[in-house]
Amino acid sequence: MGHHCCSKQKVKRGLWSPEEDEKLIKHITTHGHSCWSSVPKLAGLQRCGKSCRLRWINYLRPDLKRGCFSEQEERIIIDVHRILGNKWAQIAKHLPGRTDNEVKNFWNSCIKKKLISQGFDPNTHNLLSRAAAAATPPHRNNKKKTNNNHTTSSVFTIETSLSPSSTKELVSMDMIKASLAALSPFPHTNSSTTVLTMPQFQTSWSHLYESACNYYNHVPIKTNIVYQNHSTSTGTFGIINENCMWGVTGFEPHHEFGPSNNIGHEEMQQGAQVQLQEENCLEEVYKVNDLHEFNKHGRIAENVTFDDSSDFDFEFVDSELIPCGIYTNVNSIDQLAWDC
DNA sequence: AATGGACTCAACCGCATAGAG
DNA sequence: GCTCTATGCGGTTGAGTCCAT
Repeated sequence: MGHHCCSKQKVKRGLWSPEEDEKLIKHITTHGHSCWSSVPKLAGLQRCGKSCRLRWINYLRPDLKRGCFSEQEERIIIDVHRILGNKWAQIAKHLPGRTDNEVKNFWNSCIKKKLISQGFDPNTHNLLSRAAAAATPPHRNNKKKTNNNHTTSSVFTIETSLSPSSTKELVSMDMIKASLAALSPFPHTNSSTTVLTMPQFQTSWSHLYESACNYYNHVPIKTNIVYQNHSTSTGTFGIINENCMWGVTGFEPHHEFGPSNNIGHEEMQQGAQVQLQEENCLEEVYKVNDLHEFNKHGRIAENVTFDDSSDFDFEFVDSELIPCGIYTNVNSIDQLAWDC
């Protein structure tokens, strides 16, 4: 079955020969491609215009960058994909010299599997259940190339990020501080790191989250919990500031949290896009770095590490955090140069 | 060395959309 | 407003290659 443009005439299909490439390059460099449907005839090719266009765009274009994707390119793909989904052409616009086809293939053959092996759902970028993550075999190339930093244990470093910038916010911050203070003492392993079991994580999270939610409708607060496992990537759990997200989109705000008030993935993406475009919103990503310092100076700055090799409850995270309007990311989304 | 499964990536397919008539 | 055509895009396919057994 061919497309409309191919069905009328006998056209060659399959791989392009060097001779065909040469004809196409010669034609386009001298005459351009104002009308792709006329290119085959003018170039003397037994191909359909669509095939010529694809061959030129994906392979013959002189400005194409060849070779492996860099780590930076990989990170850009992941970051933009988190926001746009499978919009390969849009993603490719962020990568000069790369085509949508190339990005798509790279995603499907490498990134997707890498994310799954790290416990992320490549479609939503949220955490997979442990069963789903375990069901995915490691990527062949990863097996071969990586100096396996991943262990079966999940040690998560949690960093809560908050910082008040107004009296009103300080009030709510006090409430959050109080909740955090109530969690102590944490079982410390050293001065800057706290190791928590999964139940402790659940307890501490619910306290913090409850406080944040209680004041969420009144104060623009964004809470980040940064986690880091044994791999090199760092991710974020965060409560999206709906005052910011929904206030400019016209969507109905979701002021109540919980599984019954899920924010749809698409809405989340649109909201996240708007959020990225709003400088003010970005400034509302507050940083609190030390739980202990928080108690002393009203700022938090402690890494809370969850050393729970056998019990890290992905399903808890998935079921309790994600549906409540929490997003996750692998690297700093704020670094994304947004130019849409 | 042979073989079969896994993987890559160029190319195709089909749908959506824009624009011309 | 309708139809037709060209173009763009995302999903899928399959030939070639790699690698473990």
